Amino acid sequence: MQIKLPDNSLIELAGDANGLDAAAGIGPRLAKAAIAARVNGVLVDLSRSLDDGDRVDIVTIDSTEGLQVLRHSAAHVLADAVMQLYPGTRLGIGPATGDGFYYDFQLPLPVSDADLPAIESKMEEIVKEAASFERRELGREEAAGLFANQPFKLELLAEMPPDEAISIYANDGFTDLCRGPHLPDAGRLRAFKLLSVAGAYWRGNEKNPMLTRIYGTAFPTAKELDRHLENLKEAERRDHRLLGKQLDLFHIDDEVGAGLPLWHPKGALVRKIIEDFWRDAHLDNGYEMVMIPHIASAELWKTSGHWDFYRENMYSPMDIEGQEYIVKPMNCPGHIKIYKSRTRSYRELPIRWAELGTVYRYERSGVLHGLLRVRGFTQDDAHIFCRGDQLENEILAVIRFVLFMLRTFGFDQYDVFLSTRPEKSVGSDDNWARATEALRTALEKSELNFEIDPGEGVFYGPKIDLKIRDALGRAWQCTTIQVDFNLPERFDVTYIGEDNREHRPIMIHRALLGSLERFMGCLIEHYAGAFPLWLAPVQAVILPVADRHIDYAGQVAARLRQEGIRIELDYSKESVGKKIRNAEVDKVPYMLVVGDREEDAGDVSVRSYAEGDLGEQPVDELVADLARQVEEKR
RNA sequence: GCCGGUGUAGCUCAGUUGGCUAGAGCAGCUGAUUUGUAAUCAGCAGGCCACGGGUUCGAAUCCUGUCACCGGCUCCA
Repeated sequence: MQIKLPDNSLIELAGDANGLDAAAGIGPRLAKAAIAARVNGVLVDLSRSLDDGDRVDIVTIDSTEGLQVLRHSAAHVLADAVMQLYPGTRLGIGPATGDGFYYDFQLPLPVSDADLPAIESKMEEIVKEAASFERRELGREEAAGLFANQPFKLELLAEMPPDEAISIYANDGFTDLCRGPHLPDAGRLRAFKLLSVAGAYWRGNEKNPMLTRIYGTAFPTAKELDRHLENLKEAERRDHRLLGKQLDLFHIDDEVGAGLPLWHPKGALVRKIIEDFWRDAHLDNGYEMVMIPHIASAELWKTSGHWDFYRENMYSPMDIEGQEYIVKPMNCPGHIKIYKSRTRSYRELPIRWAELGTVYRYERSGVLHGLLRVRGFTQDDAHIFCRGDQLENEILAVIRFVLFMLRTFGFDQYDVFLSTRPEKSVGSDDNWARATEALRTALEKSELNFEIDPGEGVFYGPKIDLKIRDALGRAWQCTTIQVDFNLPERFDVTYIGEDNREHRPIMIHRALLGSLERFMGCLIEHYAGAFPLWLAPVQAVILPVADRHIDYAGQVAARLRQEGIRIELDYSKESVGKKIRNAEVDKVPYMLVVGDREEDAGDVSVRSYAEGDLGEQPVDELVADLARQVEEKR
């Protein structure tokens, strides 16, 4: 028989040939690296027999798909080991993930990280046996019989479409309901490691039982595994919670409360720089600033719908002379009230109102996470009121604006999502459809790659989200752009049109950075704490070699301060080496050493955090250089 | 909120099967040293062992409740 390869060439194979034979037919090295095959577009085992005319693509272990197969097989071996060590375990599911795999179990007793080495050893034993993964297709009844003691598997079985073939994979006496494909045998699993154990609801639903999830990862070689583990360690060092402490930027205090960060002088200074830039950029982009109070009468939240649709995230009302007031979880109703303070003409639109608005939301204790998930935070919020014919342009302008902002802070990688109508929501189907379409069109025109996030919209409208990844690769939603037909209706927001009649404006909610807290958390990790010059709280530290240089150091400091450079003078009685070390640890962009030589020449010796010793330089030259870098936001 | 883990000095961590006055390094303070590109030396001070309740002759250590934190899940900017 003949099969067709991806380059459209044909090769001749024996009549009973399988994927491995095909790989061998192409070349012995490919046969060695092969672990699965894609036959007519479907990923299958190498052992699957081929038919005449099949299009065959050999999947190797180092490809993305190959890694998935490898890790999925690792999950099976993990399940095998756990079943042997903890008889009576019930199996959930065990897929490959982006950088590893996991398997969910209902165990007869609690398992912790401390048990992972034992499970790993058992896995090693299984791998040593190198038993092959045997696929078998079987009938529904037989499968149900086989998994009679596995209620979760039965549940999955019952929900499989009637026309779908049911397959199981057996390896080393362990059998799992599985679509496959798998490695030819478990011996191919050469480098794996179990990483952590965590709870996970069965099928991701908190009404279901909590299973124990064991996470691990696997790579083709030990070297690649080691590199991955090294990367994880490096990521831990970039953790903003660690750096926030080390660099004295912020802390979260038990007695103040969970999820309520306190900004120290240096953190507050970085934040101030970001905020100044943000305000200037907004004024440049046609926004005006507004400000609203932090609490508002419960009536406002009833009108807005938050009282009904957002209550679980709002703090309890407080009683003020018999009236209920609520700490704001969002800024929109306040901005709407400013809009409604007088009659608006169509000529005024679009109105763009921005505010660094602090909001408070109740977050369940388990979700709090450093600065990335807190209970009180400042959104870089704005609301745009516009006519229908202006909507698309406004959204496009916001997208352009946000890309400019993120790029300025060094972010050029983010995931873009279009989130559609959630279950709990308000507004007509028609409005939701129009709003969703407007966002989609704008995304397409901006040529951004995006994914649909079904049901993830806010209760009043669909949204575009941009997510930034933290040091550990976890995605955090920062930017959000939301179209809202609903709040203008609830508040009866209007403008007078050309026709002298009342019309309903459309509202766009948008936050570019998301919240200052989350954004700064991401920023700290992005720069690993070493802020670029324009953002660094201390831009340069002056290090006199000996006490007799303090006067000159003071003159240099005064000169730099005059130019707006943020300077510290280290006149501690330490050695130069120690002063440099301290500045390095604080990740100060520039260290300026001044001794006899510099004093005589009117110079400074420049050492940069990024590049090390740069040699002597006249002070004026340095000032010009620093000023240019700050100007260019580097 | 749920599952598992953790909580000792400002920070990073020791602290044996429950048993002397709970230790170290860094940071801090004092003194000496005046230093040339990642740690000069010495001394001093610093602890309600997260918090509450219990077991015990005796608890940092064992049990229990609360709080916080860490990894996930669910939820979100």
